[in-house]
Amino acid sequence: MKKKKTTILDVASLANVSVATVSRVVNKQGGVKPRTEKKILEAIAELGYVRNAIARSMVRKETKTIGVLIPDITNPFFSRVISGIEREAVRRGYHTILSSSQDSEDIERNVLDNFLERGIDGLIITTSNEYGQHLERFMDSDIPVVAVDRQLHHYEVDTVLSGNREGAYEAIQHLTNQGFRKIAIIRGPQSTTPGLERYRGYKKALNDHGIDIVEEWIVDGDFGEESGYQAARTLYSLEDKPDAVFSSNNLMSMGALKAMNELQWEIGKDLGFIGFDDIDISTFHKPNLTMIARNMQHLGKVSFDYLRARMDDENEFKHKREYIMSPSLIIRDSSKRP
Amino acid sequence: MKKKKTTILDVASLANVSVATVSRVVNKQGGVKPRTEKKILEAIAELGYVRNAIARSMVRKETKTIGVLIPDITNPFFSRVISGIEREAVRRGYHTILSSSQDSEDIERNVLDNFLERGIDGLIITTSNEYGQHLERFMDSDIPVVAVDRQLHHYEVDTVLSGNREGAYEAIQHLTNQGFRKIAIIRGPQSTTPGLERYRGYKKALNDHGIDIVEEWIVDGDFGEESGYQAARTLYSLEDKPDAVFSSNNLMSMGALKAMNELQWEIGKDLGFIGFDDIDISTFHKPNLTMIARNMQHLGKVSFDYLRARMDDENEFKHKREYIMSPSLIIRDSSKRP
DNA sequence: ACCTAAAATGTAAACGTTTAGATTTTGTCG
DNA sequence: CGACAAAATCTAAACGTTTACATTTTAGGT
Repeated sequence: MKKKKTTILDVASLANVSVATVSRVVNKQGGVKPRTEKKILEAIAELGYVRNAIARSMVRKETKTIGVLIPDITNPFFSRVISGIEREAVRRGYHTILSSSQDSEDIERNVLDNFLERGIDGLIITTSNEYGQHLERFMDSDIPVVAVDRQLHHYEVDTVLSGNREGAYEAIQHLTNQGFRKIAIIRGPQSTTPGLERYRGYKKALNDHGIDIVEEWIVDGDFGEESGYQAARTLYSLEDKPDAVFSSNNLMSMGALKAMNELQWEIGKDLGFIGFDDIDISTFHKPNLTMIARNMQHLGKVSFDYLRARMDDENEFKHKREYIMSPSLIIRDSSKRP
Repeated sequence: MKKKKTTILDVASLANVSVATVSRVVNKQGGVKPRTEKKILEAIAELGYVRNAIARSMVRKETKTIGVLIPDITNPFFSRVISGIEREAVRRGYHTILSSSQDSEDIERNVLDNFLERGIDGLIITTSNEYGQHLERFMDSDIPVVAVDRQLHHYEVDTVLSGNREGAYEAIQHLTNQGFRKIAIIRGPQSTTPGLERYRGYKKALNDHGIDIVEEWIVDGDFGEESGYQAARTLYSLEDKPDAVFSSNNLMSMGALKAMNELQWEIGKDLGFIGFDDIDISTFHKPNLTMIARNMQHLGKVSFDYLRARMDDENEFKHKREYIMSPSLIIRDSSKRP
């Protein structure tokens, strides 16, 4: 026995007023006599009226909803960023529609088309392809966009990044200070900002310290765990093994550590290690792992703040803005010289 | 220079047909001549028309959106469940609105009110309080609900759970088989199904094996990391220390392990250990950790499937359904008798 | 009591679809 | 060629708000 939804009309007629007046009290716009307001509030309570946000969006042309599109919720980095976004969003009366792209451009395009239909008020995205043109349709729509942790080279959008180069630089510098000279890097995809910039930081640090770059010690991964695992094995198989490894992200660190573990390639004894982004393991691993950490929740919060600035007033900033959050090197034991 | 959104009307007039016909081709309902269809498709392409889902929802009275409300996205358990939900949802043409309650009843109520306004088609929830009546308003709405990992004792809703008691039982049994006799438990909140049932499994296993329950070895946590940490310290401070510890969830395991680490209370030497829900650490910790694992993605998928059954046809199942997924004990080294 | 400005309330159009039911077009068959 | 059923298309109402503008009520001043 489905109960009919009660509408603003029902409330109006029960309270003996017009829908306009009801609307005014529901939206707390003031300018209605206390006595009538009371009548209306009572009617609302009696009927259990709840305003229909769909109809409201229809005329208001805003949904108070933002879309969030990231590659994978399961990655602790993203789940924390999302958490930061979501927390800030509800605080501001927005809701968050979430989709993951599994790093597929096709899925990305689909999701975005869908977001478009739904009329989200803004988008926060970590794209799978920074150079892709597949966001065209969405970008045509004038809906504000913030790119987080990745850039969108073909479009002018606000961007929230971390100090990737700087973080990596600091890590490598720290390793050299400890006396490591044969430092390998497990790189992320060079088509992504974090992948590329972290590598640049690595190169620059080595250069600045007069250490030659050895091709063999540069191996590529895709930011996934398995690729970190393979990369570590590759490095181990080398005639001339590195004496330290820098891993470009959390998942690859996990994989690499797993491999090292299996190979009995011992950090602290045979090997120094630093990874970008802290992982749960770092304080359990023997020895503890030196890591580059960043406040991911905050990254999410800032992303939303940037987006909100655009949603509230699209003319507030003429040019794209860029926020860069500095990471910090947390020195533990894995970067100590044996 | 904001471009005016093009509507179905624009398309209709450009293609020289009525809106009804356009609607039919947009929705692929058939019954329109190939020639007209072509005209319409061309008009759509030319104008860059995208259908307005808000208006559509308005008349269809469905949003193709489900709400997901969990305590904390950051917990790997939930992020995996969500991932499972979301994956299945998009596959079925649904979108997912996500909110976290931070285990607060007030936030839960607020979010739910909001969900109600927005007219979600269904809800998947892990409530903060299984006995709470704070869902009243939502429950009155006839929107299908699935409870996941927790029950909703005051309402008749479909529920997706894990074999909590069974999993704990198996774990404790395994410990006893290994010769442990002084087995402690770090309990979760007894007001929650996982907290309570895992404890019940613990008790039953001890009983069945003729081992007395020792009050001292039962300590309470709140499923948070800090509480696991404190619990382990409490156990360590005991005159008569346990020789094995069972931790009721992932975060508490993390905390407990941290404490044990600090206290140099060594698993594998002084102590056996098993935790409910696998954590990243388990294969890195020395010794490797025996854990009760479950397929969280699948838990999410099933939740969505249950929900969909109700959304598609609310009369398909008269009574509430309950799904219980068996976990599996992954035996590693932390449960070996020294 | 009357006038007037301000305050309160009301009226009705608009938002962009979907969909019954009405109407027109098409094609087949005698 | 006309009749008729089937196929294609159209018309218009409905969905539940918000809001500009119109109208009525209120209250203060004379």
